[in-house]
Amino acid sequence: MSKHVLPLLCCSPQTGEPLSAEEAAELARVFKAIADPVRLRLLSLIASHAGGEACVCDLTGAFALTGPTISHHLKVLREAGLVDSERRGTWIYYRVQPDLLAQLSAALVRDTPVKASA
Amino acid sequence: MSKHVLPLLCCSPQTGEPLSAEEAAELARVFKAIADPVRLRLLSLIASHAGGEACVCDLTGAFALTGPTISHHLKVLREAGLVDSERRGTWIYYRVQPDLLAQLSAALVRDTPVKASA
DNA sequence: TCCTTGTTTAGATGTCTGTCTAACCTTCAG
DNA sequence: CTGAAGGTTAGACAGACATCTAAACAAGGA
Repeated sequence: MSKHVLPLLCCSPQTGEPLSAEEAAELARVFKAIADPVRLRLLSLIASHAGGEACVCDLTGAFALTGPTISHHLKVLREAGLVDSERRGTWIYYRVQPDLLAQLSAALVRDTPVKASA
Repeated sequence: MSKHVLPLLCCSPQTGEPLSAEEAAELARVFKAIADPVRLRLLSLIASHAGGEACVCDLTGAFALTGPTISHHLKVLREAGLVDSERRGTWIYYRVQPDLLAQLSAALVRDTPVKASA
């Protein structure tokens, strides 16, 4: 529904199908969780550990931030589905969810259907 | 520098190398620009148009938002390097920068070096 | 030249978010 | 059971952000 009723030809015709408002909202929710320097480093740190998991105690030591702040960021990542946590004895271990990251990664390149068809 | 001096073995050893604080800050800057439903749809709309470019006039019509608000979001995308704009006569055309999107996409999967080596 | 249309800039405002301190829950060792 | 250490929750506060209205700037047509 373009506002242009006159034959101004201001815009090129659409070819692919853009994100719906719902898809965009869902994607934005997860990207928001990623779009923070601390959380990016947390993800990276967790993924860099052997077995793809790390305990909070070591993560906390990597930042000049208080424990509660790290805990808050981990919660954001957890609620976005980007990490999973499991308590084993005294310590709680965090693990990344590669599937969701792969989905996000794919969404970014799917966003540009400007293949070499030009 | 873990806080653990005792041989508690709380944490698995690191294998890969995590993001530096600078890399994380730079990545977060761009992800922040993406992490908004309106901007995601803008990117998608621009990319979906033939030739990979679209003018503001048509983008504005796709949202229940005022012109200045759309302009603000486009500016954020532009300053993040995600889109490029060019004026041709009356209208200004926006084009996505696939290279940066591809970089982001790669960063997300590079983040998880948990290959099938386990 | 003046007017109309497209687009951006400036300023204001309400909401969201990152960080802290203090308090609480969980697990293990005596 | 009691104490200590790991980790989370609750509440407060400063800074950032999305949105709007009003005004300004740019390009084209009468």
